Amino acid sequence: MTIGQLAKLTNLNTETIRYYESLKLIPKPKTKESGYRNYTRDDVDTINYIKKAKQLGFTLKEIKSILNFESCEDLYELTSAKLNEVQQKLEFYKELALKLNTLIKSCPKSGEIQNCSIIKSIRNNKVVIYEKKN
Amino acid sequence: MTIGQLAKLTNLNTETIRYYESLKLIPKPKTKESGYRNYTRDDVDTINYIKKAKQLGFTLKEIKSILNFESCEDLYELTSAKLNEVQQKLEFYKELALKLNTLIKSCPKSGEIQNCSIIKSIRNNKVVIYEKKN
DNA sequence: ATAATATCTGTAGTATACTTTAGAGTCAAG
DNA sequence: CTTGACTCTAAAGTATACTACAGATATTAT
Repeated sequence: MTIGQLAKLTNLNTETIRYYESLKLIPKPKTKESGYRNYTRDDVDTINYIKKAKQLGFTLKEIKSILNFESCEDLYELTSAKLNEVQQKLEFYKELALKLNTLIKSCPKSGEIQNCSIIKSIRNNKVVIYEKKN
Repeated sequence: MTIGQLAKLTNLNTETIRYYESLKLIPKPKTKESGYRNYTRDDVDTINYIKKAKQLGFTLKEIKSILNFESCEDLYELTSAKLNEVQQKLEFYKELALKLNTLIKSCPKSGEIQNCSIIKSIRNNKVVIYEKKN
């Protein structure tokens, strides 16, 4: 199968496939005399594997390392670390959503920007700088 | 005040301050004959304002646009859009955490990687590709 | 046979928010 | 006055995951 056909099957584009090859995420396929890459069903599998791992939040670099893992523990560690990372982001965005929500609720939604409570909130917090006292 | 002093007060480094200037987030300050930038307390305020907005999840580009907003509505819209964005991320990371948690719980934590339930999970999902039937 | 489409390699561009580097000029302290 | 620290500009590098482009060759369709 050509790179174009593989691209269609996997919903990637050809450049992405060559990019993955350059990262050694997928093996260099055999080529015809012309230099055209010749893929097999296995390559479809590999790419879908990569896509699934990406959906789990793993970076390409991490996915590459997964391919070289030998023990279950390695993968367990990586997955736990990833969960940790995700939980931290969750916390961060939770707080952010709360803050933004508070700002939105206080906003009069009309009028000049100087009177906007959102602006004031940003500005007021800014003024609480100890050095200002000098 | 020199750029170095401003940097210390704001906990940025000088390059970042010049970078913000290049983005027109902060005004070009007056310079001495030498070309050295000469900052005032107002610049401290502006930078802290930017930092606060960043903490609220706004990008530098958005912060720049905030500086040009004239009506409260504009800011209300932007803030609402940001909240939406944040809520989508929250949803995404919530689901991700669930998935990762499930994987982690099912993992035997030792043994060969081929038997790892995490690998199997990624691989099994991958096999559910209709084209494989041909 | 010819035109259109696909593929090849290698390099550069995109987005974001900086950081680093190079090479040169300036300022403060001793 | 000299040394070290600071600042200047402009360009390039970092990280991530691609996407786009240029110029050349190959394949497919008519």
